[in-house]
Amino acid sequence: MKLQQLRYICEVASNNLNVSTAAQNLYTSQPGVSKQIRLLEDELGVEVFTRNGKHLTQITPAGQEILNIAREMLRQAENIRQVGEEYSNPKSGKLAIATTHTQARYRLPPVIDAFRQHYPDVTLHLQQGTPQQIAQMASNGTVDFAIATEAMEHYSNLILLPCYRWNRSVIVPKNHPLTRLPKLTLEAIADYPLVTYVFGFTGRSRLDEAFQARGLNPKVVFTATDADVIKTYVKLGMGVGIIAHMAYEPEIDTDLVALEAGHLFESSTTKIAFRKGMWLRSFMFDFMKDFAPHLTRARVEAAILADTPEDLERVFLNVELPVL
Amino acid sequence: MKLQQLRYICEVASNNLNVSTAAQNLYTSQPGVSKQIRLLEDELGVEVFTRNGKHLTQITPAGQEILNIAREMLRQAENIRQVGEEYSNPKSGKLAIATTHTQARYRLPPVIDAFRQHYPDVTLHLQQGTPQQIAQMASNGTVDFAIATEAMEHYSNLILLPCYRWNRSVIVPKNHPLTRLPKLTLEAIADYPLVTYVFGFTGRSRLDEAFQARGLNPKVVFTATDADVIKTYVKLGMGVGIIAHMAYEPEIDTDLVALEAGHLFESSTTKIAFRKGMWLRSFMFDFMKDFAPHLTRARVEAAILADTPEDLERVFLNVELPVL
DNA sequence: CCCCATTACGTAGCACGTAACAATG
DNA sequence: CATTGTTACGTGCTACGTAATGGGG
Repeated sequence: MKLQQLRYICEVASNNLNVSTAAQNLYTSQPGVSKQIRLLEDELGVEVFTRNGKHLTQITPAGQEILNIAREMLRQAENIRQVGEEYSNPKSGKLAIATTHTQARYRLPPVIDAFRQHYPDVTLHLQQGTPQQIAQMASNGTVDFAIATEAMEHYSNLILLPCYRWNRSVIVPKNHPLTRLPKLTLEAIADYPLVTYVFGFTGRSRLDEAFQARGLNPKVVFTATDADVIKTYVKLGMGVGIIAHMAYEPEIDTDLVALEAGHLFESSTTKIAFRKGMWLRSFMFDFMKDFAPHLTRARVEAAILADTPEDLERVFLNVELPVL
Repeated sequence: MKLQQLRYICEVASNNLNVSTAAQNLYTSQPGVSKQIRLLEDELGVEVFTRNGKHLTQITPAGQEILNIAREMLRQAENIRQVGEEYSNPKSGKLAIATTHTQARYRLPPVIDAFRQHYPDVTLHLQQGTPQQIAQMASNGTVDFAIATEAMEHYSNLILLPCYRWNRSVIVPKNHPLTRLPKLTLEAIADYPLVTYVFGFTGRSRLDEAFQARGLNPKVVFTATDADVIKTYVKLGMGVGIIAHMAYEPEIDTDLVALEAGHLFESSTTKIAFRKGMWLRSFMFDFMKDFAPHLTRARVEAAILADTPEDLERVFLNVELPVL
């Protein structure tokens, strides 16, 4: 059994059992892959794939179990490489982060700026996507970190760490009637057409819950995945915007007014996530600390060791999450 | 990076950094091992071992981390081989069990007999040792299963499953004064010199606890690790024996009388243990079921998935453990 | 008829063994 | 001086690439 053979079967499995494309992705020849798979199967005494004539048609039950273990082994091989990098080249490497527009645009810039000061030789890769895609990418190892507010709980192989809490602001053009209210209410907002996030993005569900709890059914006339677009349409007078507070920039959004709405909605918590069993470079610990100062190396390591939600909670017991 | 290289560094690490003996254990040449280790270190960019001139003197911090991961990978490689065996040769294989004399001599024979009927082609290896040694062997992979009553809780990488509860009998020669008592008491026993297990064996601590709780301090004149020896010395009139109930055999021990002592001592629970992450052959599941019928495959798998003691308890919630 | 996996075969690289060498205690 | 790790070197295996073959859809 060789690591390469394991890599081959994994690649074939993740390419719809197409040996040719797998070989291409592995930068090697197709017959070579074919043969090594055969050799592995001979050594183990079981077929990993069932063949129909000359085609691989499916994964055998034994093959499925083997693939699961093999994937785990390859991840650990990667961990060993990371250890080597860490000790030979502590200040350089690669950091891939998947996140949503809101984080990438409003929260991450200063963090990444600070991080790059410390680690100029770490190449950064920022991927954007839906919360589901983001969690998926962290889960399957496409990226090191996922940063999002939603959807990450559903991936059991991710470790989730709370970073900060935040709430919404209502944004309206200057001189909008809402600006003249002594105190903003959900009822008042619901009188106007709304412009806000698409469902599944940036805590949108919290928003719906709040209105529903009061029996309100506001008219949402436009949704987008990011606040930039929402602000643009609010400026056009399409309606009242509800966006994450941090997405309002007073110096830039001079033609808009932000009305604090933290008392109207349940606050949301943004989390950072990474794959269980992943070996973390020290610059990764430092990135987390830059992003959320309470995420010290000690706390993160404690959270990794925690295997129940209660243990995890205990780690962050006396931590006051920043509120934005 | 090759699996062999990982095997090499692991073997060197577990042979006091002696490359020559490691090479012998690996059935290969010493220079080959040396070279492959060098190649691995070159590839990773870190030294796994520090060298003092021509001797390996210690493991570097990076090396320690690499070794931990490498050992895990080798275990998984073994798991893959097991999957192969399972599907190609479901009825044959190897089962290594470590246990104490009490289990091996009195409890296991019928179980193993039944097991061999089902699996004549599974070679069985029974190792005896102290509870500590037994747990250690399961923990480091020398054996598949450990069966014992003590000491296994201290190994965090073992999964422990309760098998049955048992208690003690007091054994005395025929016509001993204790046989004439209407009801056996600790006080009555404490009047005589005792012959029983060595501390750390077969629930000896429970025994001491019981006497201590009543302020008694009986004179233990002889201890042994197994009941056969204890019985022999009781027959010689050296004192009153206290052994596991199951170790008294009426047909054989005709010159001894066993007095039920379940009301005097807290009962003990015998457990079976195996390494976390170990891939279990189906005959292993069957062995457990033969040994303790409530250990069905479903329950064992549930117990494996449980990662808190509470989860584990939940698995065996409505299970009535057999009492021997 | 195209696509794709397997078989056949040649080659280059590399793992491994033997032998010589060096360093340590 | 004995033990042990490294360097040097030769060889045989094998992984891999190219080319040819054969099955399926």
